[in-house]
Amino acid sequence: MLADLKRAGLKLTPQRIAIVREIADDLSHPTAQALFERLRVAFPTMSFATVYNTLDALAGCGLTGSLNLGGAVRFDPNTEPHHHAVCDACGMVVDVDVDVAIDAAAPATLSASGFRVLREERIYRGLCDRCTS
Amino acid sequence: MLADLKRAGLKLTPQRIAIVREIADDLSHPTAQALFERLRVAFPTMSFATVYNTLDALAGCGLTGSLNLGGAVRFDPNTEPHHHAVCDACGMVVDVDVDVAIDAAAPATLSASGFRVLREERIYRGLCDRCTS
DNA sequence: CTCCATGCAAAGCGTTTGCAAAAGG
DNA sequence: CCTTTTGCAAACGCTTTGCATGGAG
Repeated sequence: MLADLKRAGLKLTPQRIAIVREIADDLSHPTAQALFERLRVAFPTMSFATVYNTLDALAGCGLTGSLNLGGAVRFDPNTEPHHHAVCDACGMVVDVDVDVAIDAAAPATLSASGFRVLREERIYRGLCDRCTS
Repeated sequence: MLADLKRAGLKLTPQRIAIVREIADDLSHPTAQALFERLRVAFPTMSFATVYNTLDALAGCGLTGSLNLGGAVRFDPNTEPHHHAVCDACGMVVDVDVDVAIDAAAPATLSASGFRVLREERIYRGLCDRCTS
């Protein structure tokens, strides 16, 4: 992922390296705020703007995605096509692999109207395992 | 819709009546800002807070829904289950009726994880008829 | 007459911007 | 070196809040 950054012509600053390492294996879909607080430990002088700046750069290279569920934007290191499930109770967000048996073409009525669907975003809302009880 | 408001124990103020009339037949999914500007013509003294207040009250009674696509929240008078299509170019939002032939159960992997899906929200992103050319 | 609702303004939250100083390639 | 990136702080857009006044029931 760092190599990709370099390939895209972006400079490998210590801050960027730290941010990339922080989100690379993070499945919790953190907000910029959350990342900032974690990074603040190792980089006490790091700016909020740098976090946003870097996340935008990563997204611009297609190395991360972002997720808007209301409230703060969340960042997602998973660049494979996938959907999300959000727990109404605890707010937890989990990735949902695209299931070929379930995913289908766009609704006929929409295609008929001349709308060209390029992406489809699904949010499953409900209660997660732990909050169901 | 005004009767429903009354039934819910909310007072029928001139502002609320005006807001209800304004959104009742509006398929454009307006933001609070947009509504405020339209209402300002007839109610020059109307407050922003009143618009939010009323929209929250309506949503609380299940008389309207809201839609978060990034940027300002949009309000939706359509309370039937439906999805949305958003044009990447012009930002237009249209309702998409739920197509029984396309809609399906939640992914098996999600159900298997113990997540109980209560609602499903889909956003079709792409280009509308007019922006396709 | 009693609350609820309004209007106003200020605060809140998440995000973006402008600019001088610092540092990567 | 030259250009990008950083850090800071201020500005921004959207939404919520507190409080005194005003109007519905």
